Amino acid sequence: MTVRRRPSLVAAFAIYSNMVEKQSQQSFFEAVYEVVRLIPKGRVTSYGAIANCLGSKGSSRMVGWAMNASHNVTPPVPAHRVVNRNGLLTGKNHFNPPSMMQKLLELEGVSVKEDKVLDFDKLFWDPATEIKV
DNA sequence: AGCCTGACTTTGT
DNA sequence: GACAAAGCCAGGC
Repeated sequence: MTVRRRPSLVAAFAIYSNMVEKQSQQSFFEAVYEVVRLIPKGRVTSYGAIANCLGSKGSSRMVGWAMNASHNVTPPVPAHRVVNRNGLLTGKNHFNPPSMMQKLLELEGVSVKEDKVLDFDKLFWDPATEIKV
């Protein structure tokens, strides 16, 4: 039987605030991941649309940053379904090999030509309008 | 602490 | 339509 020592209030507060900070950051990332997971197979969306849907309008770069960190998360995040607002596969260089992004899209029935999604406006899936809150 | 860099987007020239 | 600039904000150095 070990005796647990109670941490000092100062230490406890430090730990707590650290946790809160971490969690809020994590929840933003998690929220992004969850939205991305909701993208139907064969559809695509844009970084800005996700940011907009999460309320952080204008922080589309952060969505890209979240994708950057999405490689080792479970369940998996279909990051290849996220392209920029012109349907361009701007994130392909972060896959290995870079051709994997296009490959994954084509396996899902999305045609890609010269790093661009064909019929992008038809395949575009807007989380803000598709997700009922 | 401060400056630089982006898997972005919008706006102005 | 191309190009520049500016918001955006977490991380790296």
